[in-house]
Amino acid sequence: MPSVTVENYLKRILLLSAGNGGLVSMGALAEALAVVPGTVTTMVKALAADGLVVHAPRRGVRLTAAGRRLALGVLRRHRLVETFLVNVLKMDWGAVNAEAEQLEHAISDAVLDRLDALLGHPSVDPHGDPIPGRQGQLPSQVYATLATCGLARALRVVRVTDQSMEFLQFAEKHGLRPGAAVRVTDRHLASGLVTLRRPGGRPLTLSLVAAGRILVEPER
Amino acid sequence: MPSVTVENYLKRILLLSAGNGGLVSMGALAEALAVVPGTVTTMVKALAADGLVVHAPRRGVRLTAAGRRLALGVLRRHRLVETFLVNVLKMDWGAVNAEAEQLEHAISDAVLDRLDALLGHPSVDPHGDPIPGRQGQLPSQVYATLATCGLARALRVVRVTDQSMEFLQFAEKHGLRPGAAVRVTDRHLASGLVTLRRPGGRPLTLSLVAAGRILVEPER
DNA sequence: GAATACATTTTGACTAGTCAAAACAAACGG
DNA sequence: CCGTTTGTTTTGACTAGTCAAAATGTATTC
Repeated sequence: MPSVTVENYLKRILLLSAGNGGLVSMGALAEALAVVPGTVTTMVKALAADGLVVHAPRRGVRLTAAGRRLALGVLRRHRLVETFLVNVLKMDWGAVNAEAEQLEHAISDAVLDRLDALLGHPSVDPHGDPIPGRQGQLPSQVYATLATCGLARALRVVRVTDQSMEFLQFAEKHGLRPGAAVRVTDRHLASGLVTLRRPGGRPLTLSLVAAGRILVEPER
Repeated sequence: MPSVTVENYLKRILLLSAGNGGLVSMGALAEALAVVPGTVTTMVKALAADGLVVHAPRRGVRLTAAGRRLALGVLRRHRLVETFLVNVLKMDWGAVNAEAEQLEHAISDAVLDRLDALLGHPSVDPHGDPIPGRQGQLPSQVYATLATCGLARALRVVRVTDQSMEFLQFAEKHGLRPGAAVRVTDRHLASGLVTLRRPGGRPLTLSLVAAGRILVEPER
């Protein structure tokens, strides 16, 4: 049974490896885990010895099949718990991430299955993030973001890929939760600003970086 | 924030201190925690240094007010989680103890409050054990057991004070769950046997020890 | 009251995970 | 090409929790 620490490392590597060729730098991992870089090096070598990752010294780390399977399990627990906290316990959208961070390590498969059934086998969590299946299948779809989508198109928010409480509350406040209709009216690369409009709402300006964290799909 | 280990020690001390004058022996604690006695001595000294217990060397250990408050918190989490697992997730009566053992350390006050409300602020868990209140108030009532009650009286099971899966499954199988009607027809001290009868059920014989783990109150 | 039994405590050692700080490698700028 | 910057690895040390086994009290028995 992997320790809480191992589960956290694997989950982080999985989350950070989206984008690059699956290779995660020691620095990024240390940052995300709130740990000193040297610790990560030590720990990653231990994970590699257990066959959960491959470590390319001074280049980065990548999950093995076994490591990925474990990481997807943690992610599944995390996202199902989040869904439960929001849908059943009616907890605050922004606060559930921290709660799930704890519970994801304490929940057994038996409990998880019941929870999954109770929630109606959801495929995405309240932030719109996909929930891995029991065998680790991940409906990996490529979405545009508010930073990359076409202008003036009718769009729908599908996902918010930033778990920080400030960002989630900001998004919530302006109605940018999964399912919300939105339209980008202007994008100015030099100043790094994106302006959007929600039907019935005031125009909203945010940075390109923030816009890049909101995934969208064409309306209908 | 107390560690998982500290929480487990405190909870065990609380559970074992019922009966004796609150004084728990190192041996009993080691046994209950599945740890070697020397480890308990070391750990108890650390707990004492933190003001959570008082350690009377070679005599035993007792909770301080602070330790008791913490322990009751853990117990509250444990029993509310059990109630949730049985009442909402419809999990097996005998299996929930092990699950709750993990979850009790991962659940925050915020989540617990919602859970408590969802369950309708229950005062006992599925085994009939009382659930401590938010401020640690424990409805401490003295019950008779099947080993001590009067003969031929109409009784009702209120609580099963043995968390082992075998015992719980045995009790379940013979309808001895909280609320069940029962009557002791015979008790033979020499052989250590108790015979009972459930309305509409066959007579059942069990040992005095086992009978002592089933708390009852007079019918009506 | 001495001898024995039993529980408890002490001692030394080990594992998992972490940090601080020194040593190192690779890339980059001039 | 050489020096500097930047990220990575190594080293040594520390904490929490644990065990095995020896040492020590305390009780019990005769």
